[in-house]
Amino acid sequence: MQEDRIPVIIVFGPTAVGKTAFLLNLSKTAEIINLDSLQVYKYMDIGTAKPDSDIRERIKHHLVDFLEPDREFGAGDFCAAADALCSEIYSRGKVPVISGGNAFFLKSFIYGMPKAPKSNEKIRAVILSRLEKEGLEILAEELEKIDPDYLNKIGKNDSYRIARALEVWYTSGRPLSSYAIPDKEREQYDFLLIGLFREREELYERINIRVDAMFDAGLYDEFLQLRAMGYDSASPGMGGIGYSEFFALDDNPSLSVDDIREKVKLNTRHYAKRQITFFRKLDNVYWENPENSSIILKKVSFFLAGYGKNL
RNA sequence: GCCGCUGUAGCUCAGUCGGUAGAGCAGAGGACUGAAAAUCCUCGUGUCAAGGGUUCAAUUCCCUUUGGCGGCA
Repeated sequence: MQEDRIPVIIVFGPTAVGKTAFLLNLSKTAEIINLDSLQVYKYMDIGTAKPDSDIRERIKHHLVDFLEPDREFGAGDFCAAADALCSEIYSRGKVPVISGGNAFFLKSFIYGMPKAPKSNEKIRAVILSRLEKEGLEILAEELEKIDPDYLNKIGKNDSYRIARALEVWYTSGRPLSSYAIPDKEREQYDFLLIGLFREREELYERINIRVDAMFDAGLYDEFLQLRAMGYDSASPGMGGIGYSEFFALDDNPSLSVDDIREKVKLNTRHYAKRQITFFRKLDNVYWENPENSSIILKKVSFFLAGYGKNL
């Protein structure tokens, strides 16, 4: 509550908890900065549960529906874009509201990115091709020599992180663990963290219902359309849940679209679980069931009163 | 009706040459330093269908009942 800090409201929670519906309670004073990693992509509307045009007309949304599905949009991209947007929105007298379910982006934004070099696509491509040719064990052994502490921390099977650690080594000549992880909230912001939750059983039920609705709304056609546009399994957007599963139809003809539907439900439930695990670690979170929107709004009002604003 | 197979963890099944059992999936918990809707780690007690018999001991062998599947009629 200092004048040189920007108040930022962050509404987060697992997929299908009801974030978008909650945002409808806010007025036009709020502007939403999307915190979902796949809603950034164009042409991917149904499977990402992208807020529809009605909602986006009522409240301004940023970082939604602007990127080609073959482009990457990582945590660093999100933080840079969100930083610019928060300043810009607040300077116009509006209130920035970050909303979505990407816990890694959220953590990165709150604490700031580590100083380690950003991902280098060329070097990563070399490492990934080595991974394919030489195998994970060889790369793990290599990392063992470079950064044994880190390898020990992540384990020898975590191909994703082993590749990243080697990438950092080859771009900077420093082991990844030599870069500190920020552990304090960034001071240019005054955060109000609102965590939305529901009972697990209810959340899973909502996920199942939502995936059914997505298929009924033509998710498979949307996928086919994206393919026809030339996007394949290597496109970052197509790695998302609700899209990647369809590729299995190619090499397993015995699978039906209904099988894919069940697989999407399962993967979505698993994802929600991982999100919840990550969210639980965050500090200073005001947890509330989205059904209790009036209580949440009171909390928001109290927070914004210090800045002479309201939603 | 007869014959054969079968009934083991929420699901699919393995197994015990008789000493009360274990995998995959589901589920739960966790990690997560610029690709994170990604990637990775940990967790398995259940009247072994029911009743009876043999035995020091039965989920395992035998009998009966019962559910399922297949075949013959």
